[in-house]
Amino acid sequence: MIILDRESAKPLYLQIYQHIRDEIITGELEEGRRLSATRRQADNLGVSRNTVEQAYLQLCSEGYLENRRGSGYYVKHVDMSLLDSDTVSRKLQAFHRERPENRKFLYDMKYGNCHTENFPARKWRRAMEAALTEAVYGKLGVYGDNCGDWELRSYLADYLDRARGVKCSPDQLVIGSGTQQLAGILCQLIRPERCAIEEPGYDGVRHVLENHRIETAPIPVGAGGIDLAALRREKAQAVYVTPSHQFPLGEVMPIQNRMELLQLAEEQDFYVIEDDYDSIFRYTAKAVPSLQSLDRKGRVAYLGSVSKALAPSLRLAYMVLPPELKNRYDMWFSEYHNTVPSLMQDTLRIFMAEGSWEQHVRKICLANKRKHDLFAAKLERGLGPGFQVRGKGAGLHLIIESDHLTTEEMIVKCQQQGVNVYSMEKYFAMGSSRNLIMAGFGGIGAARIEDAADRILRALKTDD
Amino acid sequence: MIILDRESAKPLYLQIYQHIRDEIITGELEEGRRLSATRRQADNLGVSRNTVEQAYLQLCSEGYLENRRGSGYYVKHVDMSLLDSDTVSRKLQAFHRERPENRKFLYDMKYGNCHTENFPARKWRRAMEAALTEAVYGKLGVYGDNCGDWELRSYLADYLDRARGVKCSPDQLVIGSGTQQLAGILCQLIRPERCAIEEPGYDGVRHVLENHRIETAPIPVGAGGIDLAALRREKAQAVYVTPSHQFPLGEVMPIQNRMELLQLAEEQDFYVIEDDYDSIFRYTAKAVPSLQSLDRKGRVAYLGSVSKALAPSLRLAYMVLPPELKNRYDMWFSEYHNTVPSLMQDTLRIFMAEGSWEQHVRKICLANKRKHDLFAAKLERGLGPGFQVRGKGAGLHLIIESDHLTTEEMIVKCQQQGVNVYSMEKYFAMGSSRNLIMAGFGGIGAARIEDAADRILRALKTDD
DNA sequence: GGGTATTTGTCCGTATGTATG
DNA sequence: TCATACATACGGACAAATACC
Repeated sequence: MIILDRESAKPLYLQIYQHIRDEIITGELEEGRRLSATRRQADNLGVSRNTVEQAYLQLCSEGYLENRRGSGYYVKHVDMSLLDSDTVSRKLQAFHRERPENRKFLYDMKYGNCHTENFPARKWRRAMEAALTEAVYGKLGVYGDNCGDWELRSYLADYLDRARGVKCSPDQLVIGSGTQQLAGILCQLIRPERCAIEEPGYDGVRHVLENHRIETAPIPVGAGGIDLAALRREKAQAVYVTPSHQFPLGEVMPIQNRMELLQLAEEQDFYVIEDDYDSIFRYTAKAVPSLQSLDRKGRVAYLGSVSKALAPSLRLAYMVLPPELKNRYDMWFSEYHNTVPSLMQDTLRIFMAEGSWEQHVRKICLANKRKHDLFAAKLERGLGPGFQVRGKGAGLHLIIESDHLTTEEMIVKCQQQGVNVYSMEKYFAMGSSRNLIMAGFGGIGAARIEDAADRILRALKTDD
Repeated sequence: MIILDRESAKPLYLQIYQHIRDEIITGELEEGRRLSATRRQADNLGVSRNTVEQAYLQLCSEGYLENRRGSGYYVKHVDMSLLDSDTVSRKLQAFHRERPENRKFLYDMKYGNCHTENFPARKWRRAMEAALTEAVYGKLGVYGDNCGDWELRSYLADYLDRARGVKCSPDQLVIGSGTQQLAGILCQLIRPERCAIEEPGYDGVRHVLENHRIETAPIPVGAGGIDLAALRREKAQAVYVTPSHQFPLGEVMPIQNRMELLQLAEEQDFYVIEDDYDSIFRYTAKAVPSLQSLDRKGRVAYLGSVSKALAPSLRLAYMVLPPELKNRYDMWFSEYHNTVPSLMQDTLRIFMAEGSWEQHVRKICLANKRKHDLFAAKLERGLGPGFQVRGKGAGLHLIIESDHLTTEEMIVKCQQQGVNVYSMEKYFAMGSSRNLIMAGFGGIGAARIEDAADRILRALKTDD
């Protein structure tokens, strides 16, 4: 931004000239870039067009700029090898930091990725265009409901009841842009000093808690989910759990444990945050009803999202608040603007209204079941006795445990075969000595699953 | 969700039958709704299709359902006037809370609204379609950069430099879904115990601070913006200001005060949060460079958004972090997912890349200047000596102060004329006895401004 | 693909203050 | 003291290039 000093003895056109010349020399204005039109520049600076023109013409005559009638003034190439003052190099360093480039692998098995072959592109596009059209005649210009579009919440409440047994009115639903954002709101609603979390567990939410300066109490996870005896001893004011498919180990919390957890929540007066992130992907048994559906005392806040079923980049999640927390939300968040673009909300609403949502959920569940079965079978058959495949039967990832290779060794070997698999270290708040790697198959196309599995087998079975 | 008890003596088909019948009676399943197909329902419940069919047929024979071959089972009309048990009424109450209806006015002059006549619908749509097409071939399925799309940040850095004098590399930029969300992140980065705010000031951010349990210290606003002497005494660890156009009073912080504020920030070692929410709408003088542009010590975090220029419902904002805070962001927020849908980011990127952004900014500024001039002139000429019009020359709202009518009286009178104007009470953390109303003209079409102004004049000038 | 509105550089004249002779 | 030349700044009219439909 050019700042003019009208008191200065230096003429205005010279001030403009020098400023632009400096920017060209330092490289801030790159070769080929078009300058602001004289009129616009003049408006911005509050001077006459001719004043700007004078500066531009001066730069032209000195070879910094090139003028194209009817088009604009463009920066010409300047050989900077001649001048090399401190200022130049310092400025260059400040302004031209390069774009960070991350290494590419043939297959990236990052958890959470989601292959676009399954995305209902045509239907979604149609719904989005309808939403845009309807938005232009109205709600584009207003801040919507702070809880999210009422109709969308209505559809969601309906769906959640049928699919997950979640009983709620649309009033209890809050739309948000991701589990982490909603978890942040929950931190501010519940205000616990200590929150129990699963160990290992979802690091995304752990960081949210820590950033809200809430002490986290990692509770080990057993075959039945979080260890309830340990939880009882912790006496935390909240607990974050993933009962339908424990992240990342994959255990399902049995009904007895669920009842016991709710009982404990009532006894010790804490809130349960139920993250149902993965629940639609169950490939063996039928779906387990949510914790929330068993809750009679209003101790459960339920979290869900469309990231896994549709696409993570849509950034649309929802939570069901028990009445007490909803009251606090209405009190403390009434002046908040909902963070989800109305276009996204409307698109999903239209998508759900025409029945495409449930259709898609069914379809993608099947697609992932096929991928899962293929992937699991290949790995189980192919890996020798020194390996264990964990977390089968649900979700979008598998875990490989080795009794002789370290995590680091496994990752490097897989990467050498072009497959990027991941350490599970970050899911352990207190660290772990187990040799685990995580392979998410959500982002791999159905046709490539076998190849990816083969490469992993090749990587892990080589002796060296 | 239907939960079956396989241990029970009650037959499975009866359990299903009763559950659905209850839902129909309570109204949870509305007339005309299609039930899940028997195959799907059977899969979900883990029973045979015949079991489900048995239940459905029973319901048909009792008149609850209607079966259409090749289509499905549909809920028939049920006369509920006959039955009226407690259960029914309780359930009805719980599930069918009515959609909240808010009263409509001819003109809603809520601050922040934004008329869609100014929205570049065609260009935006085109950019969005391009973004969707490009997304389907890739990044739809992945969680993007936690700071936001790199290219978009690059364009933004460029624009901010030219338009607002903000000097930053794309690395310092963080994309977020609204000023409040970004302010929340700043709370967690700066972690102040006390934060000074303007009095009156933007309540949205005040609530964010309070919800992060940060004590707020309201500092009065004078002709030159926030009162620096009072701020000095406060000894807060952060201050939130709107220097380019104080919200809501409209004062511009002069250059001396800006320097002094930065000086003070250095002396007392606090951070300045600069919210540049409105800066493009200056109708008289040329734009004032931002505080950030004067900052040499890395004490300023700069906030901006596209809500006012494009549309509030897009939910896209950005902040420029000084290096120290950016380091903390990289440390503490590395595992966060960005909350802005990549589709929105890509759309804006494409929109900016083709130059439409700056073109639009200029256009909308002119459009709003016309509206502002018309509105201000009408009010100034029409209102009698007992009224003052404040906040002219910039922004998207005007303030009317009365020396004989209370705020409440003014609002009611205007509403009677079909114009909804707003109290400014919520902007005063400590309350105010002044008689002020706020009229935002952003959401009113250019052709309607005069009528809206006339109605306000009629409302306020009637004697009764 | 061709007509049209807009954007853009270009050129013109004018006003003002200052230095010069 | 006055006339002149020059530098600086401003606004309007025109034509070429461009974007849009």
